[in-house]
Amino acid sequence: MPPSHSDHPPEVAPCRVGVVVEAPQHSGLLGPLDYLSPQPLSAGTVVRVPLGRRVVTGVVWDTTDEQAEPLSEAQLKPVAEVLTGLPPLPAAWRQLIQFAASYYQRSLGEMTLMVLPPELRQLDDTQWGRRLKRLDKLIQQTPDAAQAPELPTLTEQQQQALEALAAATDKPFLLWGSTGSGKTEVYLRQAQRALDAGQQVLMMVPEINLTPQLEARVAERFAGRRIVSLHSGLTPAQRLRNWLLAHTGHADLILGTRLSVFTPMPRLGLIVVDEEHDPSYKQQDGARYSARDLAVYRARLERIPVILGSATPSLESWYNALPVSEGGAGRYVRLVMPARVGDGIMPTVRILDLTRIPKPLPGHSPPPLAAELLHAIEQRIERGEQSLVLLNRRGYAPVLHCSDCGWKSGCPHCSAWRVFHKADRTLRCHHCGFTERVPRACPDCGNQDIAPVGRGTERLEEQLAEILPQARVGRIDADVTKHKGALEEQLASVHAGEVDVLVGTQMVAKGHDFRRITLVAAVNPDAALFASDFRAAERQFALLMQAAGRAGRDAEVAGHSEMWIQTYHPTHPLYAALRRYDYADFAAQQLKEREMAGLPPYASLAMLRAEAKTQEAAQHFLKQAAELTQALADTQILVYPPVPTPIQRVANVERAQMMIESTHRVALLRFLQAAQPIWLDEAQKNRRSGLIRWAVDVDPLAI
DNA sequence: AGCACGCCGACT
DNA sequence: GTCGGCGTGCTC
Repeated sequence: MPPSHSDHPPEVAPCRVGVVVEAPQHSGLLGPLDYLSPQPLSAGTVVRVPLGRRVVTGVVWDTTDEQAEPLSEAQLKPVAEVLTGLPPLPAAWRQLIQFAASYYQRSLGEMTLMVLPPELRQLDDTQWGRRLKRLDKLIQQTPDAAQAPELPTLTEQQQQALEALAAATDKPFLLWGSTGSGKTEVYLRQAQRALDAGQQVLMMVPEINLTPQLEARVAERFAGRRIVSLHSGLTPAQRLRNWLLAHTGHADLILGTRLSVFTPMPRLGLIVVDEEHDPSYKQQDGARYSARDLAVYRARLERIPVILGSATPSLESWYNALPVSEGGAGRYVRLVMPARVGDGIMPTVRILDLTRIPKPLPGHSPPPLAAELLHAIEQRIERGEQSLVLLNRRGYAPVLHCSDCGWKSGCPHCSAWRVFHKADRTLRCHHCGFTERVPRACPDCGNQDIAPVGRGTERLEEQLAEILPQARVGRIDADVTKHKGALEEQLASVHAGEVDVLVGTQMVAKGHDFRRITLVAAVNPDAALFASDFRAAERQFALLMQAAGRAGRDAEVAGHSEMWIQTYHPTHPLYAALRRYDYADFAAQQLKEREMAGLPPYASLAMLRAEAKTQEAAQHFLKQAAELTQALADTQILVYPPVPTPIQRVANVERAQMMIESTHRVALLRFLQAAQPIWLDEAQKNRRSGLIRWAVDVDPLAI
């Protein structure tokens, strides 16, 4: 037994504590740094520590026993201050961060501080105390306990799903339910169970601004509970406040985007990942984590259920949920809800074969929509119904072209065309943002006759307004939405029936309910069929299914609602599966292809990406990186030659990438772990030759 | 990443 | 003679 402290209060030797601080991968500071503290500090405590000339925020980490050469105590600096009143970040949270850092190949410090509210990183203890006082006031006022809302009657399939969810299992659930099958109601009922048991719920959505309806519904259902949202649209102060409410256990339900997967929640009892296939769950810069995958990991760690929900699951999740007897991994429990609530049926799919339509004369551009489709839209207008026309390309025309000298509107800084935006008469590069007024004449030869080539949403809107003079044509895309409140305004006018034909990019296909839309048309969906990116077809199928789900939600109009596909490949298996809304069939096709090609989910991928002043420098680094780590790559690792990225140059930076593949995920991670320090060293040497940045992307979404 | 130190060009 | 350019190197 150690002597009791009260016997010798002073002169206790200061304790050594490991503190994780923000330091990027390439800084070489990977693990916790040692500091001195007069009292022992428990792991998870947030502290301010001196680092170089600065004082930075850090988190006390669990002591790691093995350390190459521990610094002597004389070399250590003391902890500057402790943020008092903030409960330590729990062990499960630290383990989640630790896993994410090692899986996604980032430093522990970067991962840790990236997921803390930015505000927290800047506060010292005095400022912190003020925040806590304000929070206390907020906690005092409990939300008014409204009367229990009326619950909708459950369908049989919803009841079955809920029964399955109640059964004891440690497997994640994949809730596979078609659009409108009532997945949300299942989430809400399951959330109710957790809340009733005194637990907290984490509900994740791809983009919060696209799902205001869900937010409203959650708020209505759980009036009387404290519900907070967590996404990048909040002000720093709101974000800190909501995070704190979650961390201190005062918030019952967190509704958030991908970053919310890292919210510390002491009573967490359920995680829901809605639209789990959505690419926005993967962070696309910095630490490229997948919030969906981390949600699954976190649920296992905390021994709580996780529900992944989608009408068109990612092939990874689908494969995981497919029973072993059907060639899957059998790791998830699959819950199936095929029918739409309220007898709504999915619209009839009409494949419009463009090859049967005569080509336009040379020099004439094809009509925006085939006559047949146009006619169908006209019928809708006459009946006072709405149509949604999808074109996944914003702007007026993707490129301008001079017929005399062949000049095209390329971006001087990127290997991409600048898009013609007619509304403000600009040429805009969608990759680097470079914008210029559109020239009156060809900048190369002075020819007055420079013509738009191809078609974007702006032009489609204009053309449709011309062809359908009786119709009120509206548009929703990122350009319209840029102005604050414009999206809500436009949506409201659609709901009020002030728009007959709505032109939009994929953003309208997500989330919104349009009760009076009875026709959805995909104008140019073929591009995805032959894209080099192996996930393009999967994304396109999901998008078209989701778009189809926008139509005919009301039973009375569902009977005659239609989904039109304009295509030059009418017999393509993707459309064949779409015609029957047969996701399972589509997934089976795709899985077969992936298996033969050795692609996920049958293999694990990582991408080593490099950015440099020249393409040669970028590729040279990758080549060196491959050579130097050749010895580490056993037979299970396959390293492909470096290639330029699909868009080779963005903002005058050349980009290249190198794919690393393995049939064994663990082998791949081991390889990356071992290779990382070697690459770090090599990158240092390449700095002079123009290497700007490099990073590993584990489980890349696009290749 | 910050933020130093450090060694070479045009200015009060 | 200084102010300041950003190359190189370190942070418990």
